[in-house]
Amino acid sequence: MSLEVPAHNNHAEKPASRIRQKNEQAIIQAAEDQFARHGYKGTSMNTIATSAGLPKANLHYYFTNKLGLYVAVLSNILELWDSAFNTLTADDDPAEALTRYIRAKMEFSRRQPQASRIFAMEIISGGECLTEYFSQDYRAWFSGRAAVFQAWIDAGKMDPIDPVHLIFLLWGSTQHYADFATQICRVTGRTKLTKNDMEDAGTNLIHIILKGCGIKPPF
Amino acid sequence: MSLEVPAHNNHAEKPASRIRQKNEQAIIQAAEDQFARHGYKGTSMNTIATSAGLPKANLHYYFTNKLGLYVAVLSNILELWDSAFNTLTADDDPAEALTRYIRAKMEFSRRQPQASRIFAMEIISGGECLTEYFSQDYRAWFSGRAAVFQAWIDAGKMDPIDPVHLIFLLWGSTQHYADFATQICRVTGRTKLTKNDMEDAGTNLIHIILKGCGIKPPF
DNA sequence: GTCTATACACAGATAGAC
DNA sequence: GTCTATCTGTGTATAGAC
Repeated sequence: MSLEVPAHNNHAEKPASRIRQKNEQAIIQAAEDQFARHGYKGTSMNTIATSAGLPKANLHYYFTNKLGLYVAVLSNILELWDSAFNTLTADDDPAEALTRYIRAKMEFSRRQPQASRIFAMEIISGGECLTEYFSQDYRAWFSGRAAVFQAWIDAGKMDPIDPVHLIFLLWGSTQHYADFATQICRVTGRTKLTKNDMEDAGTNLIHIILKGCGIKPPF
Repeated sequence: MSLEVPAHNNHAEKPASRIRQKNEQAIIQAAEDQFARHGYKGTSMNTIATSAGLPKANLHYYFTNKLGLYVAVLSNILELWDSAFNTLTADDDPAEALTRYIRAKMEFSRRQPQASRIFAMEIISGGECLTEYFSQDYRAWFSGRAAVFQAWIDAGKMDPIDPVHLIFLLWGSTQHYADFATQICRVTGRTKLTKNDMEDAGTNLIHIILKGCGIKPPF
């Protein structure tokens, strides 16, 4: 479920020096920023280097090449994503669990919008860098997640919604607030989405989706 | 509400020759394909030219530069988008009108996924090419659309959902099936989304959103 | 480990023959 | 209107001094 990060200079004995760790992190952070703003092709190694406060050649020292750096960034992102979804179980109360999940996803959209955007652009343009991520393992994991909703349905706790489409609705509606923030701001006359805006959005989603699935809120 | 298309060789008297019209269309079509697959920066004029069956220099004859061509493509796309949303009115029956709208958006996601993807990538990367599109006019238009939902709420036809967030839910959930088709296919083991898949998805969305908004379906 | 200098490929754009 | 040849900038990547 995680991608290979080709850090070609990892001499097996040493556990990565402090200076290496610090630089790698700075580079990845800068790269995340730039990739999110300009896409893979639109970002130059030079820009990343400047933004990280390092000379360009150093990037090539830490990461074999541009693609390697990009994959490292993606990998860093994906670790964050899966965790939230894994907390749902068949034994949970649907209202409580879904509310918690939607809140978590909205919080993620608020705090890590760049991560969401890089992932979105990668998928939109074919997602070839994620081929190994969408492996057999991932399909199995996804089925397992869908099974939780099916269990709720079988237990009569919610309407017989196709779990797969419900997942896409959850993903699409929450990520929209990260990926399309620019449009949302322009259209509503805001300059940025505040914490309050995001909470309101979350509350709305929770209302519509829970009620739409025939789940009675506990409050 | 529409963008300027800088076709610098439009001598005011002539209404664009047949050959010009044909070539421009071929170029725009090829450009749409390439921009959707590789983004703005990732697409080269050369690739577009080859894909359109013309020498590279011809593109520069018809469109001042790469950005001009890109804006022409975007403009072409946006004309399609607004029309569907304009059909909703305060007098409509919410169930019928929303059902029709969701079906229309899903049909658009199915038939013009590239258009949706270009728009998405443009927005994600800041949407600077759409600055004039998101003008005062557009904000007014958007408010007008939101007012339709508010009218339904005031008439007691649906729950007091924030109309603005409802619109984002409608946009996000339907466009997700165009923009993230790659992920959906990989995760569900499909090679492409069929007409049936898209209809199922639409049916699900209609169920959840209508019920979630407290709208009684007429069927 | 770090960074300057540079090789090499390809991009966008244009000049000018046809 | 069309297309070949070419200019110029920028990008990735690396060689090699420190």
